[in-house]
Amino acid sequence: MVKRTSLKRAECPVARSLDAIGDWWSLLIVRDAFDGARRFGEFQNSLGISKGILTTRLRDLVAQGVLDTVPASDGSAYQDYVLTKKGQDLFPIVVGLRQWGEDHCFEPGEAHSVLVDNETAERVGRLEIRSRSGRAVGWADTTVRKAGTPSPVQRRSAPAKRSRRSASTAAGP
Amino acid sequence: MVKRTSLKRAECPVARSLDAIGDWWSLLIVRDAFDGARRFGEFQNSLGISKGILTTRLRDLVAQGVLDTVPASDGSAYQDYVLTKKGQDLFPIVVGLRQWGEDHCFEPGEAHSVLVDNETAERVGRLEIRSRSGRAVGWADTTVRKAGTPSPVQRRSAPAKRSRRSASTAAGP
DNA sequence: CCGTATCCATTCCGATACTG
DNA sequence: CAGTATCGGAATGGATACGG
Repeated sequence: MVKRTSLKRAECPVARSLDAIGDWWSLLIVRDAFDGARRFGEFQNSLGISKGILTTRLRDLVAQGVLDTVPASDGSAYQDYVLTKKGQDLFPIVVGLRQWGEDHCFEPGEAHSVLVDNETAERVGRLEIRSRSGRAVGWADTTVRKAGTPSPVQRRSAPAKRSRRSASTAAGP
Repeated sequence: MVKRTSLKRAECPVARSLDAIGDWWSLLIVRDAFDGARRFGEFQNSLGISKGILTTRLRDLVAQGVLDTVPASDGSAYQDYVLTKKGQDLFPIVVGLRQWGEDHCFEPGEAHSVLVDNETAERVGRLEIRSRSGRAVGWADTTVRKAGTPSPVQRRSAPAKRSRRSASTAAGP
């Protein structure tokens, strides 16, 4: 039994978080959920993930309490996957990953997509972490896109491709 | 070849970040680096990871530019692994994971360790994300522990300690 | 003490076919 | 469209033995 050591009972909160959402796909699914995705097919399409994996990932996320399933939305007999409060609280992490990626994982001038959170994009233009004293200790400068912006991908050189539906009222209270 | 799809060339910064540091161990290693770990054995000990895996993870992280190797430190003929600027910029993400874990992955009153960043602990007592307008949009309340605190684990309900002292021996350039 | 190398079980993931 | 079932290849990770 060489089973991968579980971190579920780790005393370190970082380890527990990683145990919950630290796998290859979970945060990408959450990202897409922030982007307004709700349907199985939306996730599958956006991620290029196989159905089987997506099914288990979705189920895990629901079991973790990050996502919840709601009966309908467009009347079809299926389910929508929406972020719970717990899932929405991942927002800072997703933003952090985005900003770190922007800062350190792209060549200067290389094209990349921009922030896709529908709910927050319109009120947040720049994110930073401050200490109690008011001094910034974290990052700064975030590029954000407002919900419903036609081009989902902002290019500096290449053409865009990913299509998107209108944002409207995505996941959220 | 059914190789797992690489996200290295993804246009989404979140995906690229995950590709770089989104695996099972990387962020845990980075966390320990923030905690002051520098030596191979320190990481291995803290993580309970096998040597082989640790070797490759360390090498990957160095290749990614997250860690760097420096010749000595205590005179031994080995190497120390230290965070680069790129690695240090992961701090907000590690803190975010920590806070999310504290908020959502522990039972009320359950014991957990506290923040372990040596360099920042003394100046940061509470982290939050604010929008440009000044309104907080992210989390709040972080418990921090300064370097050298004997007990690494602290009750969640315990009062947050805001002590300060010199950084001393930690990993400080 | 620091790593490398090998073996092997487990898990992950993509492809595909199938049901409703 | 939304999932389930299955297969096979690849990567992961633990244990251990080995060399610097």
